[in-house]
Amino acid sequence: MRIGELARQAGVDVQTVRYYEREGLLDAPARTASGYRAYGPRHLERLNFVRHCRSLDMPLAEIRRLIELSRDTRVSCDQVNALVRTHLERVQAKRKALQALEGQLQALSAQCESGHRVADCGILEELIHAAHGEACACHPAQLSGQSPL
Amino acid sequence: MRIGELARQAGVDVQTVRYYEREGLLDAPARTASGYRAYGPRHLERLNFVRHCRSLDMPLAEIRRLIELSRDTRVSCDQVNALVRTHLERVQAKRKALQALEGQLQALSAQCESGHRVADCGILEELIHAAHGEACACHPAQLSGQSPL
DNA sequence: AAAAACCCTGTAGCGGCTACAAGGTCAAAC
DNA sequence: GTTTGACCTTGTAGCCGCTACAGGGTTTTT
Repeated sequence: MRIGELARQAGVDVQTVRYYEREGLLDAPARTASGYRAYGPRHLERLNFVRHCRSLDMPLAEIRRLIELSRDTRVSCDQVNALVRTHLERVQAKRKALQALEGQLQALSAQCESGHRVADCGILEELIHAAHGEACACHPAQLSGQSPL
Repeated sequence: MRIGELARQAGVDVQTVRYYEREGLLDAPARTASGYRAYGPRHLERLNFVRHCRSLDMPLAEIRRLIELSRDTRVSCDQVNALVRTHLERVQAKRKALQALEGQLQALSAQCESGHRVADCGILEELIHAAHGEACACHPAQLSGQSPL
């Protein structure tokens, strides 16, 4: 199987396959006489594995680590689980941050009344207030009323 | 005020200030005889405005647009609001995606029982099953099943 | 007068691709 | 046979929002 076929089967771009090879996530395949990459079914499996991990938003470095771990049968499953849980915590933290952001943007948008000119825009007013370090609807007084930065 | 003082007041890195100038978010300031940037209070206000928008995770291009809009007093506030709401929708979409991810990673982690060797690791099994296109705990039945989104 | 702290420009790196350029190879249509 | 077109190769650069260097010059402090 050549690179185009492999990429099609895994649903990725040909460039991405080469990129993964460079990054050590895919073993370098055999080459034909003319230098074309020749892949077998194991390569497709590996590529699907990588893509599955990517769909879980794991960084390539962690996927590489996972591949390493899975090669050494003496390794405890706990290490794999720790990696997954660490990643889960990252995702959770990011989700919570976005949730807070959502509230802030909603509060900001609520400042705006239709039909105004920007000179009277509640949003811009709010955003510019921040330039003076004041509390605002989107970043309401954190605890001691200090600047959000 | 020189660049270091400006950066300190806004709580950003000196490099970031220069970067914003290059990117057209901060006006180029006057220079001293020896070529040092000399900032006034307006620059600090602008920089705080940019940082505030960044704390709302707005891309620089949108902040630039916001600055443009705010300069033209004939512009309707609706344009500002539309920009904010579009950004809000992006944030919402991303948050929902992360929420789904969280569930998937939790399901995956639950596959793992402590003390196993990787050879018997539920997580790796799951991830590798994906390589055969099978349904798995973390990505349950895509076709007919309930989307976690 | 030396040392430390500051400033300047330019360049490169991060992650995870994506796109382009300039060429080589191979199959099928004419 | 040849010419198109689809495929393949390598190398390079771009995206975003910084951050970090390198290699110099200036100002302030000791």
